[in-house]
Amino acid sequence: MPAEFVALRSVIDKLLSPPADEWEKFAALFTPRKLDSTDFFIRAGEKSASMCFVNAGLLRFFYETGDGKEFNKSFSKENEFAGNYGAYLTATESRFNIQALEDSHLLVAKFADVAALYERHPCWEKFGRTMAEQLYIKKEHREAEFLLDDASTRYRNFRLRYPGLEGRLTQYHVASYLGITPVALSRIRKNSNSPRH
Amino acid sequence: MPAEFVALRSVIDKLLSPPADEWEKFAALFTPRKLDSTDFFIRAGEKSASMCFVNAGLLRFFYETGDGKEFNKSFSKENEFAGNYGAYLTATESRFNIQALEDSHLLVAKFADVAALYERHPCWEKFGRTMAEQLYIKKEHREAEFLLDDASTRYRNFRLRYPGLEGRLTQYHVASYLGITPVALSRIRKNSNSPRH
DNA sequence: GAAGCTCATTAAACTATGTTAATAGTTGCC
DNA sequence: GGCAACTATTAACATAGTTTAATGAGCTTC
Repeated sequence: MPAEFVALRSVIDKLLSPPADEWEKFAALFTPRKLDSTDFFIRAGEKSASMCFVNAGLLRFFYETGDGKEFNKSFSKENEFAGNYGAYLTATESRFNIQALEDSHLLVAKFADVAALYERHPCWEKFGRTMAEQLYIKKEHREAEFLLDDASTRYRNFRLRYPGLEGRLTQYHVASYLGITPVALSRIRKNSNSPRH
Repeated sequence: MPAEFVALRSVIDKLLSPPADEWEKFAALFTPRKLDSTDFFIRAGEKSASMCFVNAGLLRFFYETGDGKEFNKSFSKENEFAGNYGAYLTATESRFNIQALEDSHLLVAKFADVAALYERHPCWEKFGRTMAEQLYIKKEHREAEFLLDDASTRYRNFRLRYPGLEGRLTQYHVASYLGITPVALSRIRKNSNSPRH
């Protein structure tokens, strides 16, 4: 097995146990691609036909507003998948961008090709279901945070939930993920250094 | 077919086309239950074993904070499903409550029984996948709103997205869904009546 | 090592929303 | 009819977060 496929194989095996020839069919859908930092994987407004598995590096998903503000929706780092699954499912244009924040190594496949496997073997239907389930759980958690928590609580939870990630991001990207400005995040950091916290 | 199952059958048929005997197996998992307004379907802290299909009425999903505040996560009305799918998937306790806001007629099934059908016929695996996908799309949309939109924009979008729902809810429940206080919602309503909007 | 760059911090003025409280309309009930 | 409970509005004040701008620290580049 080519070195690029080792990590993907390991992730798939943890999720389900595809027969050997099914794994071959699956792996054949993916082709390696490199992105330099700041390169885009998907741009808002495009129909997003592709997903990817991140072998190395870091991607951010972000919305842009009409007046040029950016809001980071999420990140995908090594050993995670990335893509706009929702836009594929609804056959609509992507509302957000996916951009590399570090030089990144990807394995890219077309959503449609993966979905075609659903008919082929139940394990891929299960793969699709599990992907959707995990995405759902993540988004439900994020909904709860926005409903229940103020910005400093969201910041604390972000650090707990994604250990090490903050160190790979600038303050700008962390703030954008939390839905606040860098200025507000700086204030929060200052206050959380005070003896009471 | 008993009258209680007509709506469920119709929803299922739109999603997938189960063979007749598969539908029988599916329908057999559901039993009717009535809830009076303010009755609970699930309470936070319970392991949520059950889902339901709403034949008539209206349910709200809501988080409670330690200091007694409530935040409405979503609503399910007639012809929609309800339950804590995330808690079932992760085998954890429900973090939120599900409560009837109107006298409601449900068809109740155990998640585990439905999931057991996944192995039985691919159409149920597809059902599970489609449920997760639709939930994901909804939550992704809500994430975008919290990131991008202020409260008055969220209010406007809520009215557009769920026409008729506002009329079945008190101001308290709408505000709680938007993540603001009733006072703030009243202010927003006043301003949106001004000539400029 | 000076110029230019990005990034984080801080301050001040502003805005949106929260908190508390008073008031008035509505509904249900006895 | 009148009381109690619930609902929505409004006002006054408090707080969290935004906006703009100034400053400094750390890089890179020449």
